[in-house]
Amino acid sequence: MPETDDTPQPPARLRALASWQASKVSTIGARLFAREMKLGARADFAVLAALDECGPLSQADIGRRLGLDRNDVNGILNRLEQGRHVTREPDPADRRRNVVTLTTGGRLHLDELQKHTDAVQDELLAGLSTAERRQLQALLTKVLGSHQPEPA
Amino acid sequence: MPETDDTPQPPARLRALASWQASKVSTIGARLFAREMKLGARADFAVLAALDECGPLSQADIGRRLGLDRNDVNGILNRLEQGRHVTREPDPADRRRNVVTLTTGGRLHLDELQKHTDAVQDELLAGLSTAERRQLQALLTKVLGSHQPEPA
DNA sequence: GCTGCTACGTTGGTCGAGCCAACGTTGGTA
DNA sequence: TACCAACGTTGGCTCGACCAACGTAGCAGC
Repeated sequence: MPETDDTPQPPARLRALASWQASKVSTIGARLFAREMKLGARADFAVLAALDECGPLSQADIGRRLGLDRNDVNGILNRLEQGRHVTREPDPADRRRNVVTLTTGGRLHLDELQKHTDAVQDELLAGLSTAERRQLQALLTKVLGSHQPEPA
Repeated sequence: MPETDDTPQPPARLRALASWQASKVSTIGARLFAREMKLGARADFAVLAALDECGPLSQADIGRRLGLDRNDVNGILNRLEQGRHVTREPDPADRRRNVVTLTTGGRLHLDELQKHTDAVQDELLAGLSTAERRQLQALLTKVLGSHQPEPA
């Protein structure tokens, strides 16, 4: 990368910290997302992707799949429902639940978001080769696999 | 890992997203931090580490080194100064600046935080071998190296 | 039947992190 | 001198993660 040395390095103690690095990478990703698309689009994308892949789900199931809190899922769904990207109906088989279904409009929205997401992804990993990207993904997957996704 | 299959997987679209993965890893790290130590300790650790490695710095320099906003640095320093971990004096050579200096108490606090931080690190990367951990670190470093650390 | 217990959706709120706007002060420079 | 840039500070905003509590609905057990 073209670098004048006006970029002071973070201390070695932090550079050696995977949690710090992950946090920073996550922040950069969020920044790129924010520049590319609307607010809350990351969460929307996640929920829509889950519905697209698994079919209709209850709100609690969505939360479990994405590692999100029930409350937060609710808020995201309010947005998505208002945008007609999703329908929310009580489950006749279990009236505690809501069946959340992806609409055709939601499907289109998901495709649109996917484009921007891919662009962000590419920009984020610009410094890595294809092989390195896959390595990174595999390692992160392994880390995530060894932890419970859910807080509650 | 001992797993009954009651852990529904996140959709493939997200599993393939490095930004999503990094975000989740970062969240897990934050959770471990929160369980292990006090509130705001992550930020404190970062600032203290910077001062320990680079010697006295101005607030703006701290922000640049850590990729933090000036405002946020200010808040962290208020905490640290109140806890006598840091002193903040006007720079005689440039009276716009504050010279932030690590106290001996701050140094001890840093060592204390380092212990917990190492423990968190170890728990976070429990699923990875030593070689894999170094690989992951190297890849994340490479990603961070290809981006501007600063927003402003 | 009735009594618990659990799960679900919903409301409302906390906290930390990232970010922006504005102000007064100070340095450096045209 | 006048102008602009940098610094520290105050105040505010949004997001994401999290927790507490409520009412409803299902599901056991006695």
